[in-house]
Amino acid sequence: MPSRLKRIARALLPTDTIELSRFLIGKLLVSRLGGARTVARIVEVEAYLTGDPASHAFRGLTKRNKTMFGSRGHAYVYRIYGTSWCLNVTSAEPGIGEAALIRALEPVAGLDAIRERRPGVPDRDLLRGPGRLCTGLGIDGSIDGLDLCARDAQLALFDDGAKLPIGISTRIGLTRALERKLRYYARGSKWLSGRVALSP
DNA sequence: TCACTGATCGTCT
DNA sequence: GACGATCAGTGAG
Repeated sequence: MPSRLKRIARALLPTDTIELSRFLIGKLLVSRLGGARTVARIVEVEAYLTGDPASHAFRGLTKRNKTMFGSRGHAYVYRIYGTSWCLNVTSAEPGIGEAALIRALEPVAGLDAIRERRPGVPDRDLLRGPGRLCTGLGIDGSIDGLDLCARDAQLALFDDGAKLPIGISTRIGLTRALERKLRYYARGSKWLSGRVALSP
């Protein structure tokens, strides 16, 4: 059980996207979407930067990615492959399209509600993968642009003081910029997505 | 645990 | 008209 949860103010979020990605490892995501309260710890994040061919913002501002160009600490949610939702935390200064993709979470509280959203799924797979964690926490495109630092937010970032060892690797599922090591994960966690060999 | 495949649809070219 | 920052299912090792 987490000790004392402190809401994370926007001023505490690093403006630099790589720093933000590392900062987010070990932090808590609290969802009240759909009525149930669920809490999960961030254990895997990927950074998407300016000038990065793999980023949605690479070709400039569009209707889909406009949230990425807003101020940091907001939820950028998009649909991928027509089937799954993905959650990002926006980063950098307004006008700059950068974000941190949340790839995996460790369930902390509200397990029943999460299992209810993903019936028949083993606990280890409940929040392992960007699409799966959105389903598990009730996240969909309707919350795109939500302020994760707002007092009354249905989805918000919290800190319980936990410090986890951080590993670095290449990103997952891309066809461009395959070589860049912009994936950050909680070393030793059993809740990570991707192949085991990618998270030594 | 890994490799491969089909599903599926909004967004951008 | 093509293509994904993915997932679930299947089959082999």
